[in-house]
Amino acid sequence: MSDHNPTQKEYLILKVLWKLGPSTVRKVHEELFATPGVKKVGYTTTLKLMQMMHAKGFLDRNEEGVRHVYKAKISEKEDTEKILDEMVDRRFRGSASKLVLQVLGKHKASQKELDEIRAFLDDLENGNDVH
Amino acid sequence: MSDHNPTQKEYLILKVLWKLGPSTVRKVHEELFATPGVKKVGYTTTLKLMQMMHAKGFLDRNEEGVRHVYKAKISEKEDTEKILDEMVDRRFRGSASKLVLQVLGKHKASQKELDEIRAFLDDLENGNDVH
DNA sequence: TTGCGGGTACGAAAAAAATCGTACACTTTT
DNA sequence: AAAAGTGTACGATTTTTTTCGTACCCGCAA
Repeated sequence: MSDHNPTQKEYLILKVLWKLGPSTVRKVHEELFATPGVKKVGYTTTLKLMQMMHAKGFLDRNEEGVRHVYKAKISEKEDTEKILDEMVDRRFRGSASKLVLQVLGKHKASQKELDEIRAFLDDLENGNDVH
Repeated sequence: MSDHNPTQKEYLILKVLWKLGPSTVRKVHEELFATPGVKKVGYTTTLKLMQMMHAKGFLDRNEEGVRHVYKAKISEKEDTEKILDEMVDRRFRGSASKLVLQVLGKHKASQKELDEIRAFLDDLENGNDVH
């Protein structure tokens, strides 16, 4: 029953909702096509998909007036954290620093960003609780 | 034909191959059950799955003698990089440092690890080509 | 040679995911 | 008040993914 993993298409919808914020089906449907590489489907297909996601508990919905406004129940931040946690644990054997090195090695960061990271490291060493 | 995204179950197999290295179907099949949270299926199911992955180009195979030995065509490292790239681009708007802060904030890193990161930052600032 | 104990190949069934057609409800316009 | 426009609900179909049964191959021990 409660399979807490969205399918591929369901995931696409979540991404759209994260981007747009709470939206009607039509909004989501249109944004979906704006998204490059997404095959065009009928409106009712998107509708049904979102209804099913609501039934599964992935989406909240808020029916003021006629239109329903859907909202992702899990935030992008939470989802991102989940993925990163899994990644640190399974792929970097629990070592966050390995992941950090890999990311920094590949993506150029500005001086300002590097400074931010340093400051953050300082805080960590001083045992400050940095949210 | 060439959909370059493995399905859920296919992904499970990739993970096993990454863990074990090149393996026979039987090995993969057995490891799959050792993996917690994976439903038991028949041997031929795993076999077929891997044959299909071979057909799709996800796996190489090496048939010396009777048994086939399968090998993931994409490495775990490459896959990890792909995921992290996507994540930095889409979820952190291209800012690697934001991702870094999030990861470090959540996962405790040892002093040694923190030092490594600092050293790495120094190298970056000096424009050295690291590794 | 015969009969196991492994293995692969592959068609087809079962299950899950994605798509759509159609019915019907409510406003707004004419 | 009828028509047009926009919406939800939902059964049914199509497509994709997952699963398995069965046929067949090969080496080896009895």
